[in-house]
Amino acid sequence: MPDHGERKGYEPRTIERKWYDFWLEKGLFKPEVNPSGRPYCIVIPPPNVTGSLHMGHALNATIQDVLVRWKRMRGARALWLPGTDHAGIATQNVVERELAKEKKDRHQIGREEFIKGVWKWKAEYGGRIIHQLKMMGASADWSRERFTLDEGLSEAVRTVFVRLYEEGLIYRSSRLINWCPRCRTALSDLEVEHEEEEGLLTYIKYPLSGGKGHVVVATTRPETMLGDTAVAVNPADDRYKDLVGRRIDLPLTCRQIAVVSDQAVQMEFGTGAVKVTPAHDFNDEEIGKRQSPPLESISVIGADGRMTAQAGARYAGLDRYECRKLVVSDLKTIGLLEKEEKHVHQVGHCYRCKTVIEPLSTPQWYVKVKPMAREAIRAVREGRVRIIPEGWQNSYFAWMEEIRDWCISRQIWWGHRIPVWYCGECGEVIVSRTTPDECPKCKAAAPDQDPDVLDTWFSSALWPFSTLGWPEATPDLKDFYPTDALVTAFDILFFWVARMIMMGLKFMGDVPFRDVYIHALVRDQEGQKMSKSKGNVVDPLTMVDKYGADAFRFTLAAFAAQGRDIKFSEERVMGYRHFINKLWNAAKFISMNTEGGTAGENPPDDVSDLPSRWVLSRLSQASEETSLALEEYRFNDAANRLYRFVWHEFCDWYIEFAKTGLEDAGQAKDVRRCLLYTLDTVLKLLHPFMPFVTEELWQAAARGAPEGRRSIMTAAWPEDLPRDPEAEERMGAVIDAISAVRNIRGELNVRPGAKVSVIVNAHSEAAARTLGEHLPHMMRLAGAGSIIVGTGPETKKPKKAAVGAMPGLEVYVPMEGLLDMAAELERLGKELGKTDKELAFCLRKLMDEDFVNRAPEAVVAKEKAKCRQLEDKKRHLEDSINRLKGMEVEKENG
RNA sequence: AGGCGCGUAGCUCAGGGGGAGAGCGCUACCUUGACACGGUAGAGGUCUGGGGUUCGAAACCCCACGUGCCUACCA
Repeated sequence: MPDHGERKGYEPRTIERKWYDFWLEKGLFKPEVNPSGRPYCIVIPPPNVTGSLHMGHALNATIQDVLVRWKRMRGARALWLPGTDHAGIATQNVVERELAKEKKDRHQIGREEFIKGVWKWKAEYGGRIIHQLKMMGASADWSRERFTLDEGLSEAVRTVFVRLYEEGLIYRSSRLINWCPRCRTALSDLEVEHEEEEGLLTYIKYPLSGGKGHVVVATTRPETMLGDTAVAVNPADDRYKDLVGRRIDLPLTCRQIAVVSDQAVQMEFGTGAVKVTPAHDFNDEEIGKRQSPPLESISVIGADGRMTAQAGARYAGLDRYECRKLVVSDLKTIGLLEKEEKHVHQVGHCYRCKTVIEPLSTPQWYVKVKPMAREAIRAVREGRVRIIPEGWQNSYFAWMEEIRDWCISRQIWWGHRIPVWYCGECGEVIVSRTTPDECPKCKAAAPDQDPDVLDTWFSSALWPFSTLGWPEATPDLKDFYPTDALVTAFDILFFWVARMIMMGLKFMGDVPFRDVYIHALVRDQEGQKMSKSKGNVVDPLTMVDKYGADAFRFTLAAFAAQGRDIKFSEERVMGYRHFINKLWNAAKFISMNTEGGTAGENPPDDVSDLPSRWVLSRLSQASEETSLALEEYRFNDAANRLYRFVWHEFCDWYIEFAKTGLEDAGQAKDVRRCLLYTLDTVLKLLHPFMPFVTEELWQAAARGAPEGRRSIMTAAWPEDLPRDPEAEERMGAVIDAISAVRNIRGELNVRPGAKVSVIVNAHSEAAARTLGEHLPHMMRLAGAGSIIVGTGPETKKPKKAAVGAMPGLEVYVPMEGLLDMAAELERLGKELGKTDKELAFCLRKLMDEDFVNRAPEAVVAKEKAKCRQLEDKKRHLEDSINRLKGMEVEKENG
């Protein structure tokens, strides 16, 4: 007998821990649970070790867990492979902050010590997010958990690097890159966030050498003028035609620069003349390269964001922004500042620390991605990788087609060290998976390893196969690659998904996953992105704590409509907690009334009780639609479908019918079987969404089973349940009749306790028979003391009765003395009004020749049938109203 | 500057060519033997505006307004 105890409702806290431990102990998260099944694999998007669970993770994990639990129940050898990402810059920042508290920096303690410190930090705090995933109920195989800096994964990284280098797809080059002066590292294009800012456009007069006159240039970054090596104008610009080739005395320096021409200069912007600083601006670098001879590149800003010696003694050492102020004031002093204008423009920021990016020229390692991108585009074009919802494909293609080489070296310490060594003697570059003892060329001892590490995304790109054991040919790799689904938010489509597809194709010769499901971003109530700085974050664990993991998961799933962001609302979580409570109490009712019975494996196919046949058929439909929704990644549809069935069909109707059925010795046995079976099935269908409460109820219900049952996790997913359209149709009449009486009671304010007499006039013998067979059910649910059913004069409307009209039947409730004439007239009048309106629409349509001739036959037929029904209904309502009015007159006269 | 998406009940959102759905909230009545985290009944919407396509548009197309996001080197 289920242990519902004395508690009134469901209390998640105690139960969640219990079952999670149970699952772990039984090893149910391992794919070996279904050894003969087909493999199904999802690799988790590895969260940062530094991270703690936020809404995005919670949604992401919920969806993956729904998928993997569902597939497991369908008999798949399901593997959800978890792990974390070393998150180079983020983690290093965290540990550096710790050091700063002790007034130290990493350079003081040295690379080796620092790395040791990071590992120590990781050991201590790095497991937090994993623990939080477990609180969510994640059924990932923790025995296979991976970390991007694990030895195996590092081996994969080195192998990939060396192979790409050998194929000429990795190279080193010195050019402008995005530099974060605070993190002191290069960033890839993707790691730069562009934000609109209001700045100043400063107009500066550049005096022409050896003569009168000047050129005015406009800039948003006046400090870079110290590194200008030209002024460029458009060759087609008549205003400046004569100036090309002239020289300029660059203010605040003792250098002379030339006026050159370049197509890229836009005549309409600013003055049409642009200062060229090849060392600090991507455009200018291009312009510089196009000149012959190429323009000189003078770096005036250093890696720390301060001015270099090349900027001149007055400015060297100043922060770039202080220098900007000083340059402007100096220009003003010497009369070369023309004006400053407000100017809105996009400014690049470091995605980690939000510092303004400084383009700097430094040697970095790059991946030549074009050839790999071509293959990756093809894989999606040909449907070998499906992106769901499809809309994201366009973004994917757009980005991939214009992809530029990927800067992969980072000037930090935490990460995969670049497997490149330089010979101090002969300068030989050694690229190797293992540390070389000597230079292979000149045999000099101990070459120096490149100090840089790789972009974290470089190792993430290998995740779908490196986690499965590559470069070793492990059984897991053979079994689970390509994986089946990748679940992620769009914001790492380029960072991660695209790169995984490229690397998978390159090194495994096959796509890394078949489906990419892109889910929503979770926003706050106002639709703002949640962020710590805005202070609008909702902590998932608070939700779990307040409402239980099941309610929270169900909410996320119900919110997860494709193609739309989620505005999170705590009220919804509360609503779904109520749903779970409803389920809990339904189970309690069933256990109280089934005395240790257990559900059979198969749907009871021999029941005669009509409500039971009805609920089994409704269950079949709900289950089918749920499966279909899951197959199409429509998690919200699946969740809502189940909600509707459980609450509004199973609880509202069937359990209520069952109360009557259980009192009938002839039906009780069937009703019990159906209650148990339906509950059992519903628990299975809900399990992927709410694993804990379903396990609790299922285990409780299984207690009487002969051999006991292992876990709902491995119970078979309900499939191909039988439908019974006849039962559904016949029950429709019963439900309609009850609803009609309830409507009358409600509208006429009949006291809930008061029993009414009911007369049902059915339009068909069949309906009358069905209704006649369910009088006890109807009496209970309609609050009727007596019911007469028929098709003939015996069920004519009595005087002083309220009327309810339904398709196929009318319901009369005699209201001797009870009837409030005015209220009833009002109610009927309202109903008539509604019917009239509907009928008018309907008739108008049918009068329209175009409609009758052009609309599909089925639609016309449907419309005709509807019209007939409405006409019937209208007639009955009018009759009733007239009779009531007649009675009123009688009353007045009498 | 280009691109994508969204605007449906008071709120949060589904839906998607044949006169509109859910949850929460609201109103009335009910401590009815699973559940007040509940029950029954109800109120509430020219589906942002304007054009077009169609027999028929909330849905498809165009424009406008509002709003969110992505991409990009406009000094």
